[in-house]
Amino acid sequence: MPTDFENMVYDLLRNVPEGKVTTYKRLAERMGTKAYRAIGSALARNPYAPEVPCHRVVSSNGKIGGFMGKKSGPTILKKQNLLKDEGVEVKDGKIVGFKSKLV
DNA sequence: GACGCTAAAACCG
DNA sequence: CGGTTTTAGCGTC
Repeated sequence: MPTDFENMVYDLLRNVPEGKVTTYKRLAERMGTKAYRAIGSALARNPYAPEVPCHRVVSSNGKIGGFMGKKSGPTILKKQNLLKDEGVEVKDGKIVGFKSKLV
């Protein structure tokens, strides 16, 4: 159920170049709001699976966000591999060189 | 109405 | 100094 709020988040995500990552707070501040918590919820529902790289969104400390770090499902692991292929290495659920890739 | 999700600050040893 | 934990608020279903 994409809402206006979610639509904004997805649009900003598509603006993130491959090989780079962003944070929930960054997206919130960028869209003019500070609901980074709601963004986490919105990305968790990500209806635009491949078009919206929710895997490029991580927490503010470079650690993987709620989309794939704790459960480590098989689908999630695949996304991590995809990130590495783009140039974003994820080790132990953390982004390697995160601040260097932060947009 | 309830739930989930993140960020920030403060505290301790 | 570092690491960890708790609190608070936002939006969605």
